[in-house]
Amino acid sequence: MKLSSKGRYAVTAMLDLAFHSKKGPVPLAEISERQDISLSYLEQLFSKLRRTNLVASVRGPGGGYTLNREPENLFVGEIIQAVNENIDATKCSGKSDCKGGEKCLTHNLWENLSDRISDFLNQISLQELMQKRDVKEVVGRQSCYQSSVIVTDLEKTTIDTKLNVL
Amino acid sequence: MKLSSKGRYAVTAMLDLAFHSKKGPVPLAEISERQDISLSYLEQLFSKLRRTNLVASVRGPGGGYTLNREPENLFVGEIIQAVNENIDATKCSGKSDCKGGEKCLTHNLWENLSDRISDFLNQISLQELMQKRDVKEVVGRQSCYQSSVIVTDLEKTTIDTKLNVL
DNA sequence: TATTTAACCAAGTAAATTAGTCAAGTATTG
DNA sequence: CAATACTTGACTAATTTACTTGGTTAAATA
Repeated sequence: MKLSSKGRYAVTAMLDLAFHSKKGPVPLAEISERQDISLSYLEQLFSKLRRTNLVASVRGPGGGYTLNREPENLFVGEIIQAVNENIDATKCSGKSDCKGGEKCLTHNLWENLSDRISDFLNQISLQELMQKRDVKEVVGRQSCYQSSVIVTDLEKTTIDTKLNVL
Repeated sequence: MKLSSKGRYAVTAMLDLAFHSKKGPVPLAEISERQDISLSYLEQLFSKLRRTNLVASVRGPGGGYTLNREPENLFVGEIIQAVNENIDATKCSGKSDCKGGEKCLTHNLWENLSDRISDFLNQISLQELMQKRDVKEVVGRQSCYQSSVIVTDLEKTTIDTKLNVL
């Protein structure tokens, strides 16, 4: 999982699409103007988004792009992954020329982390972003806020505090 | 928050350091060899890690780097942020030449997301990574799995486990 | 004190990625 | 058929990444 301004462009464009595609396809030219992203760069990004079936396209006059899924089922992680080439997670990816030991250990640890980030981003839907709540206040789907059952007040405070952060 | 192989190098090196710095400073040459990262690149990364006080250095023979904090209080987000230049989050950062409206809306939505990712990464400690558990089994705090109010003992155990992990 | 070790520092560089342009297509509508 | 608008590919400048080279400085040890 890679996170750069490229992914930001993609998510931004998809958000714009989510806001405007209810009344039919949205041409890239509109997104380009509204979000100030060059048309041809958008073309490249949407080419990838289409290949991964996140959007559908309609050609000809009146055409454009639409989301291929409901915003609540379309996740940020998917968008970011779609536009980024796979980053070689381990350098020795799978191969046995890693001489084992130390190196592969940390490689695995990174993969572990990478998976977690990926999982995290795949829990954030476009829908959720569209609601634009203050994250610090609204914990959202990632919360286990009310999962504690019988805890002491002290413990409860600690848990709440921790959860507030996320 | 940017996430690239540069951050991976930094986290990898810090993990290596965490594993080896208990008996005194670790020279970069060792990390370089173990993790197969060029020495001079490590120097650049550690220069930044030192400036942000994540590591401390000892010069001269027998010298090297040590973690400047306990692994349980040193978080992945800090490491990644330390080695990356700040990415311009909104392009119109703060300025009022954004013409308001649509563009700034999605800009804000991205910032929102960016903050969440940042918060997430700042909850994952080196300590935790060192324990190298299988993430796919342990969903961690990000799950709402059992947010029901009345849970069985078995479920409670699960919750505890999950909380322990993150 | 001389030598070794290893951090610290700066400049430069090849490769990759980013962000964008340009110029052709092709499909659809009217 | 003509206009519209998506699609594709090749090409490019700017930036970033990962690394190299060639030092200087501080500390330990012989």
